[in-house]
Amino acid sequence: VVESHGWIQLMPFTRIEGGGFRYVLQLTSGQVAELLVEAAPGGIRAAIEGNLDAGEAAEAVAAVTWMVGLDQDFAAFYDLARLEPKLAGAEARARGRVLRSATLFEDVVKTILTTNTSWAGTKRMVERLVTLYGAPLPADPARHAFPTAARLASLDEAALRSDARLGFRAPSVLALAHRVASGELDLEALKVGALPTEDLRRLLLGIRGVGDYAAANLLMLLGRYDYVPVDSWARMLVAREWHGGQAIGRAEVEAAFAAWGRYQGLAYWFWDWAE
DNA sequence: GGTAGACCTGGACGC
DNA sequence: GCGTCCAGGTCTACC
Repeated sequence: VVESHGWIQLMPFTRIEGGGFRYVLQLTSGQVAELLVEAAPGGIRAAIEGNLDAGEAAEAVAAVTWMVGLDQDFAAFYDLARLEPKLAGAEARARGRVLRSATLFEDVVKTILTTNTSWAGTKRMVERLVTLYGAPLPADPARHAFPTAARLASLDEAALRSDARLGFRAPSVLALAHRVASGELDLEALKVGALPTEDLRRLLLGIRGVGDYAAANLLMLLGRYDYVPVDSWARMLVAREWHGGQAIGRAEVEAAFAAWGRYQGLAYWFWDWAE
């Protein structure tokens, strides 16, 4: 799960050698504490450093449950995956879960910061946001939580451009922060999973800076796998796998996994690529 | 409904 | 050292 995608490389995540991660978590009370999640026999062990009351502790448990997808069931996907040699190892390796940030707000911002830039650029932009605007960890003030929507909403576009160097993504991040901070958009409510996938997708596409790729990526994080996040990486993988390396477009990527129906995203994500 | 162009930034590359 | 290209896309104007 930790290595399921690049999120582990983005602040405020820190990879733990041997399997696991540290994460600077800001609770709704405002308290900042460090979360430690690591592999343990038969599952995982999670711990948090700090003096938490019962409500805060419950929030931390809910955060861990969400971040590593403990409540997800992939039995139906595994039934199909057993029939496909390229996904034969999915069940044995417990593939399916993808690492999430503590809040959907954080994941939407991070997804916007992956658009039209290199991965190094995404890491740099996230690092600046966290370092400049995230609440410090009391035990180690050099480390910070991801900034809240309210904190980002208090900034202006010029700061996000010149200091965080988000470039043309600055107005998108700022608009999102305003919508979430004002209560107009309750992203965290979307985790519950009550909305039909198409409605969820339309809602995500209504966020400035979120297009087809970003929406599909966020749907994956929300446990909806009906769409493949088609980006240049996906086009490269599918081109090599089925088109002799010749340049292809979105349609070819979508066609490659269309037969997987509501599990297209998972089939794509955990496919055993030839290269 | 489909498609060029513009868009911040910064690293890679060619000269 | 400098110019150009483009990277894990999106939005807008235009047809």
